[in-house]
Amino acid sequence: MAEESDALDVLFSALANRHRREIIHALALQPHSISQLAALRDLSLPAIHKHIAILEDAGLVTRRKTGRTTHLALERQSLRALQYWLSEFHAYWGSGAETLENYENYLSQSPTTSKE
Amino acid sequence: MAEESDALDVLFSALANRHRREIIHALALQPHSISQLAALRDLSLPAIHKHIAILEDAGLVTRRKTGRTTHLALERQSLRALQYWLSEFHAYWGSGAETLENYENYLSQSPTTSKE
DNA sequence: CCAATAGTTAACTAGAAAGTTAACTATGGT
DNA sequence: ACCATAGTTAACTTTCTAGTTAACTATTGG
Repeated sequence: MAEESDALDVLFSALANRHRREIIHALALQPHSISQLAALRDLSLPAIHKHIAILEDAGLVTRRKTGRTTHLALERQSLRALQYWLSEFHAYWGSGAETLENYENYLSQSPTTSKE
Repeated sequence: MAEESDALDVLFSALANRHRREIIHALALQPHSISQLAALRDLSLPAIHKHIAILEDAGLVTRRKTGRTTHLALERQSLRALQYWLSEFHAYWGSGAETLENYENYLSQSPTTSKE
């Protein structure tokens, strides 16, 4: 439970960066090597290397070394965790039940505001 | 495009924190005041206040002050941006076309054991 | 073997994030 | 008017993040 929460921390922070999202987009089309990814954006190789480590840590990317080049691929399953988290809110998306308008309307009906 | 990317940065990093996700969960059920949210977790009021500012900044939460209490509600639309981002990958989720296995097969390499 | 390529590691910097305590403002009830 | 409640702001600490350059290891090919 706390671990799951931790995993989401790691997953969300991995995605909270433009470079990393772009890497993910590139990998969604086809695996790339680290140098190929570095060539696509204006970052040093060590910087890319760190981003990839973060993506790998979040389970978003898999690496496999073949000779001297490392091939990276998107780990699609990891995005399912995100989808799953998001799906918890689907039930509310259409309802509007939890808007401030409705809530204040509800509050004005009861004489005393309850705490906790 | 850069702005959209920025918005995603802000959105993802807002979600990359257990406390903030819990706040969001609480607000999905019903609006809460800041003190109510603080009571639910082991954090000082200023800490909660900062989290809420971050959630608000990301467009995830709306606040409305009524007298001396502030009511917060989930802004469901903001989660749609996340859903939208995620949906870009849906096409790949079943395919496996971009896995390392297929790629290396294409490169005529022999597969090795994959990591956890 | 030697040189080029691919990636890794180390050491460092600047700035953001997450929390704290203490002090402050604003509102509501009696 | 007074005091408790609700929230805000300030100042500060600690830790994490994202990048840099420089130096290193490992692999390929002539």
